[in-house]
Amino acid sequence: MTRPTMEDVALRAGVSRALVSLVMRGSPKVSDLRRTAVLKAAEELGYSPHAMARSLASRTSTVLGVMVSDLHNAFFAEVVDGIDAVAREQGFDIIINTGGRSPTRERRALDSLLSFRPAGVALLSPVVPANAISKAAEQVPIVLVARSSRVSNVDTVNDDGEQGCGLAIDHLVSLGHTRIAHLDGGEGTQAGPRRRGYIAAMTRHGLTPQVVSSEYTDVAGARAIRGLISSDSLPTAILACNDFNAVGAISALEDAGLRVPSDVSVVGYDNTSLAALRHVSLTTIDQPRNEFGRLAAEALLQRVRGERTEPVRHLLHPSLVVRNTTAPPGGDR
Amino acid sequence: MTRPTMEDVALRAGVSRALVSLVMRGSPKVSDLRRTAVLKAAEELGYSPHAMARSLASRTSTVLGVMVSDLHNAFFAEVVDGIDAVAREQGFDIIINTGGRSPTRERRALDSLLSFRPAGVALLSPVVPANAISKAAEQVPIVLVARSSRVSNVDTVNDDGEQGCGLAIDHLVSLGHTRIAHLDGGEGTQAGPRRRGYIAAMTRHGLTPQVVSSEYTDVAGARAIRGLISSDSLPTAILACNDFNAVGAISALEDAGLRVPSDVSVVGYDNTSLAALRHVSLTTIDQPRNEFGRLAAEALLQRVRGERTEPVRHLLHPSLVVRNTTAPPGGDR
DNA sequence: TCTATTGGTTGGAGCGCTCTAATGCTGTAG
DNA sequence: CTACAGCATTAGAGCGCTCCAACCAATAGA
Repeated sequence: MTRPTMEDVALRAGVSRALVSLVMRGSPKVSDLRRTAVLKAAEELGYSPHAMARSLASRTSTVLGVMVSDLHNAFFAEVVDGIDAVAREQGFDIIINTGGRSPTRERRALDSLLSFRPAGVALLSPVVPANAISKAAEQVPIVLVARSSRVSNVDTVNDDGEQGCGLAIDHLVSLGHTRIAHLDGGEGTQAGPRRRGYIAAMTRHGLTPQVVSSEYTDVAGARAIRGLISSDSLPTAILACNDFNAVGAISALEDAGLRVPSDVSVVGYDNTSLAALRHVSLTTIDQPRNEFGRLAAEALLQRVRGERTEPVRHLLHPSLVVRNTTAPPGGDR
Repeated sequence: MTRPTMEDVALRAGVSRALVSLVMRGSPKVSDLRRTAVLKAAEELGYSPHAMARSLASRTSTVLGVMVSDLHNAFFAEVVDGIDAVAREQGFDIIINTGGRSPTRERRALDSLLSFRPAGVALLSPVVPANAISKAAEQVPIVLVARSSRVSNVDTVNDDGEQGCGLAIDHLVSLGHTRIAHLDGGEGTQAGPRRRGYIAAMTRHGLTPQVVSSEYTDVAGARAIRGLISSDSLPTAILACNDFNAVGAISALEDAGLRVPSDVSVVGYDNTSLAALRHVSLTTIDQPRNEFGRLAAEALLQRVRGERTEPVRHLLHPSLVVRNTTAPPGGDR
């Protein structure tokens, strides 16, 4: 179970270890004769370079660390895809690791990532305190995705939640809705901007905002709707804080004998794969997740190459995806 | 951006590098006096050990590699949780990396993982060819999750898909169904055992199996149902190959004016978070995913500690989760 | 008093690689 | 025939750490 080293390959190919090193790194200054001999020997021995030894000796790393706060959320999967694509294009590998939305575990996950001395680290919607992030940023380039931060030495990539909610309200208003409630995401990431965007858009249209306290889960969405129904303050349209919440809301509406969208329209946020299911077919706000990842990786690699030291803050434009949960109010009933 | 080394800490604490090493590894044979001095110096310098150098020097690793074939699938998130929990208990870290269900990318992902010389590697539902796995297994302990294999030197953890489908059929039969179709997963992982389990259970009950070709997606599930309806061979109950397929099936049934479960009962497989949504509330077969992860990690660590060299093959028992998509046939209509 | 013993501490080799500077070699010009 | 490029190749140091054997008190036993 002990793997062959560069020395073994060198011996077998009848050359020096340094030459093998050159071949492995694809250097042009090696004769074809030797190159083929080395590659042949490596192949025969099943040799592959030892990334750690390489990184130790070269004092550089070709690894980007990615800390995913919650692996259960498919949102991050697409962000990771974006990071992965860019990283691979530029010869970097990624290692992922997860924090399970617990500050303690995230802390440990981050430390573990840092102990590999990666070239850069992307934190996807982390819950660790800002000062921990800032401290890490002194040692390695850091980019924050789906979490804004005023930390001066990190880059950030976010969607413009205010704008997204604006799009949703514009859509509902254009359908003729005037009574539109927002199921609020509470303390959740990005809940603030979304709430602000909702209020701003309602005000802009001369309508009265109605913010209902809720959370990022389907259970919470259902509970909020039941609250509205029992207090007899159900509007004709709902802007949920995310897709899960929206699905919970729809389910509670249907349980109450109301129909979506003819009686009540519902808009989600995030355009998760759930929303796209025909059975659900939820009108929602799409975030360019893959683009998040790509930009995050680019930001990191720019710093790695020393092209930039000033922090960059990307604010991406979300877009409206109209499906079957929105219609004019008091529809075909 | 250059981080302090053990040498720096030693210098500052007025001791040797070796002593710092002992302190960092928590050795008992260090006087309290020196220990506190070292820890203080390390703290002041913001020192943390270099995992790669450590692993290189000690020729051991405290890292388990995990290759997730598809990050978009929440199934794996729970498996990873299980692995992570066990690994952490035993002082190991995990690094994840993804193959996107493409053999080429998985190959590269595996290589990248191996280049870190991890203590062991877990492959979650990989699509790489068996010989690549077997070759990797010569270098490092490997465990396969949700993919069976006859490769002699790897451990495997699977659910008993035959048994799971048996549970589903037993449930439907006990409700009074006699015409039950199976929407088949085609080439998908575990589709074979599920199909076999379905056929065996039907036969056992003296019923005629009806296998309908389909795939692991909601679109495919819907298509299969439309086919059944147009050929006028719709049964009273459906056992889908997985939850996505089941949701597609339900949606097509509803589109056709049929009601679930009063007209047709539907059972899924996997108990994804989707199935648990109240809006969906799908009767399905649950796999002990977290347990998959725990057992996979245990298997790896046993090999790491040299406690076992014989391969182990875990076959876990799935269980039936009854929700609201199954009822007696010809119900309350 | 001298030798063991013990517990704390240290120097140095070496893990598998990269990188710099030096080496040998061929070919061309003076 | 010497000089000097220019190129392919190599020796050797060193990356940050662990581990072993050696070391050095200080105490115990004879």
